Formats: sequence, structure tokens, C-alpha cells
Amino acid sequence: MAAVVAPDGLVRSSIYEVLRQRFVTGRMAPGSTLSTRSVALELGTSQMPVREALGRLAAEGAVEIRSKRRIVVPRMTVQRFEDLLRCRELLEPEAAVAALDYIDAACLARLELIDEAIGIALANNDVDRYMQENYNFHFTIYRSSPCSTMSQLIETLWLQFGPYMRVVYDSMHTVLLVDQHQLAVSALRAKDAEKLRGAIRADIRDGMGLIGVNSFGTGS
Amino acid sequence: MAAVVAPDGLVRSSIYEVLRQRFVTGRMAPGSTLSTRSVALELGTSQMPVREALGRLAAEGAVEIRSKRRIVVPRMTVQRFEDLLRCRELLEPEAAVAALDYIDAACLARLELIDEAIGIALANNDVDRYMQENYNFHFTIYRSSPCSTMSQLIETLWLQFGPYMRVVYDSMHTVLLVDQHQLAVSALRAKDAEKLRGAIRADIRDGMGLIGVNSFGTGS
DNA sequence: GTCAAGAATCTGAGATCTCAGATAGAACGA
DNA sequence: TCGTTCTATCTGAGATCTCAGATTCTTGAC
Repeated sequence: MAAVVAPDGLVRSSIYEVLRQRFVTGRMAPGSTLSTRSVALELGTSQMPVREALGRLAAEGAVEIRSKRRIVVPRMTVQRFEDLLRCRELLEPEAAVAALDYIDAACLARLELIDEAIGIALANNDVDRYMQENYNFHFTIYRSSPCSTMSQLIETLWLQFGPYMRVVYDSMHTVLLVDQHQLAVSALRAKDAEKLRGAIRADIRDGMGLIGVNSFGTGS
Repeated sequence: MAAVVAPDGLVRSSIYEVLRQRFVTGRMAPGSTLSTRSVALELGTSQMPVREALGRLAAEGAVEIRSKRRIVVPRMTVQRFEDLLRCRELLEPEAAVAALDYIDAACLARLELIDEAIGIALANNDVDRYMQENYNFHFTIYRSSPCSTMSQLIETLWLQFGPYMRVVYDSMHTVLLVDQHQLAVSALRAKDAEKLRGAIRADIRDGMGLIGVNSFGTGS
């Protein structure tokens, strides 16, 4: 990859953004390791900003600084999965409702465009694209509200289960995934808070619910 | 302060811990600035681990890397306050309920000890001690559950409103604060989930509710 | 006395150096 | 051929150097 060119102070955030995207869209395999040097080499910077970006990701639970001299993408455990699921179910429906008053026609149009892309990705079994657009769909909604702290918390959750969801999706054919987003869009259009809560909840359960307990790795 | 002595890899976390405690207990004034050099000098290390600790605090919203060359403790705004309050009300009651099955007699005893300390701090108008023990009370409960992600999210919230709560408490006499913790303890003892939810919600509303909108700074 | 221009200082950020611990692979002995 | 040990390499972490931008203080002109 080309060197990250950014005028002072932005190198770090650029690197963080690049890595964050990889996590959210599941391009980081659970159990795989990272090194500051290799990422720095790949992105054409020194270790420094990479260290800071990885430090932040570690704080958010996306990576784990394993005892000594090893940065790994943590494997999922039943415990952690349930923990994450519970947090998502608590926060995301409310974040969507909080955004209800701020979704305008332009935003709705954008959401439908994204949903279309999701449909195509599902048909083509394009997991990469699906995860990217699914992320876009949810955060286009959440970030419409002025509750930036809540969006931030939710982002942390996605960062953690992204790598794992990818493993799950890869192990099945994407046509099995039902597109629940239409419900959410119509609830947003109708400004129906309760219906919106239900739609988001259904989407979360649908995406994460198809995971059997035996889907989990050894958790080592 | 004495130099932070720690064998490899722990200097950074030590510094983070020290700073985190200061935020949670409100020893960082909103609007005040920090510099990596001054903190490094104070703690007897180089700038490096301080940078990483501050970077993490910035990611958690506790400090703000203001445009260029300035790290400040952000002032509170009405918007942000409501955002934080909403997140607390969503997460904390559930975190307490999640801990319900894991609170044993020893833990209850510890909670009552903390509550005693809170009573004394309130009587002595000791804001420092009050905030410290109030933090201990809540997180003794939350961290009893295996939902570490949820506790983590809540920690982020406390980090953000800590500095601000201190300002509020300082501007009033602490005897005005009602100690709502007894209710929570008895709900824990009775294993009554609904009562516990109510107690935590009451405690949050009680602590944050006495804040008039005019309590907020200019937000500059 | 007031205000503006310039210099000195401060500060965050990136790069580089170094070190210690950990891992993996090679080599040697049984 | 297998197992143990030793070494070479890798990696995270702290320290130090440097730079550019920003702030602040001084100074000088009006």
C-alpha cells in the first residue's frame, strides 16, 4: 500500500481508520497476530503512529496485547459473545430512536441506496461488500443523531465482533442472510419509534442469532 | 510524585491508571490543559508512555486533542450531558442485574463498608473521598459480573462526566446528596432484579438530576 | 497608553535508537 | 531418528531527537 500522506497529526488517525475498517468489515482473522513493524512497513510510516493506533484498538478490545511481545486479534468466547450481544441490544435500538428526529429525506434515500448494495452483495455472495455496507447502513442511522457518545460505544462493539462475524459469514452462503433493513427504513419513514426498536432488534438477533454455540473457536 | 517503577510494559498502564483515577474522581478540571511533557516530568518517565495513555483517554472522550498543539479536558455541554445520562441509564441498571447472580456475602459486606465510607465522606463534606467511594461502590457491583465489555463501556462514561461532576459537587454542600446506595444493597441481598434496576436508576437520576441546565459552562 | 509585529518558548507528532524478553529454527548429542 | 539446547531473529516498549505549528511574551512604533 502507498504511504499514508497526511499533514502532521493525521498519520495516526489515518492508520487507525484503516485498521478500524479492517476490523469492522472482518478483514482481520481472529487469532491472527499483528506487529507494529509490519503494519508500519505496509502503510509506509514509522512504528510510532502504528503503536498508538494499536494501543487505541487494544483499549477498545479489538486487539489484545497478549502477555508479552504479541498483539493478537482475540478469539471469540461464548461469554464474550453474549456480553457483546446484550450491549448491542441495549444500545442500538435506542441509538436508532434517538436519530429518528434527524433523519431527513436525503438520509432515507442514502439508506435505500445502501440497502440496494446490500441486496446485490448478498446475491453475489460478496461477504466483504456485505459487511461494509451493513456497517454503513447502521452507522448512517446512528450517526444522524447528536448522541455521539452512544455511537462511539456502539462502534466499540462492532470493532470487537467484526472479525468474528466474518468467520461465521464465510462458513455459510450469504443467501441465507435475510435482509431486515427494509423494516427499519419504513419505520424511520413512518417515524414509528416502537417499530424501529423492533426492526433493529430483529436485525441484531437475525445476524447474530444464527450462530450456534459450537461456532466458537477454542478461545485459546 | 515518585518515578513510576514498573518492569517493562507496565509503565504505560500505570500512567493510564493514575490519570484515569484522576478523571473518575474529578481531579481534572474541565477546560484545563495537559501536556505530555509536564505529566511525564511529574511521573518521572519519558513522554512516550504518557502520549499513549493520553491517546487512549482521548479515544475514550476523557480528553480532547484540540485542533493543534493542545490537549484539554473538555467542558460539558447540555447535549453531551444528556447523551451521557441516557447511556448510563441504559447500561448501568442492566450491568447491575447481570451481576446479581455473582454477588456473594463477602461482596455485600464490602459494599456496605464502602457505603459507610460514603456516609462519612458526605458528613465531612469530603468531595474527593465521596467520589472515590461512589466509584468503588458502582464498579464493585458491575465488575462482579462476567460482562467485562459492559463494565468497560460504563467506565468510559464515568471517565467523561467525572471532571464535570466534581465541579457540581464543589459548588454545593455534600450533605445535600442523598445516599441511595442502601436501596441497591438491599435489592442485591433480596436478589430482586426489578428493585435493583430501580435503585440504580434512582441513584443515577439523583446524582445527575440536581444539575440545572444553567450549571453548564460556556462549552468553549 | 494602546496595539501590532516579531522573537522566544512550548508542545504534539513522527522518526530513530536501544533493550530485553520471547519465539522459532538450527545444530548437536543420545 | 528424536529430543534437547543454544543461538539468531523478531517484537513491543521506553528514551531521545527533531521539526513545525501555535501560543505567549516582549518590544517598538504611533
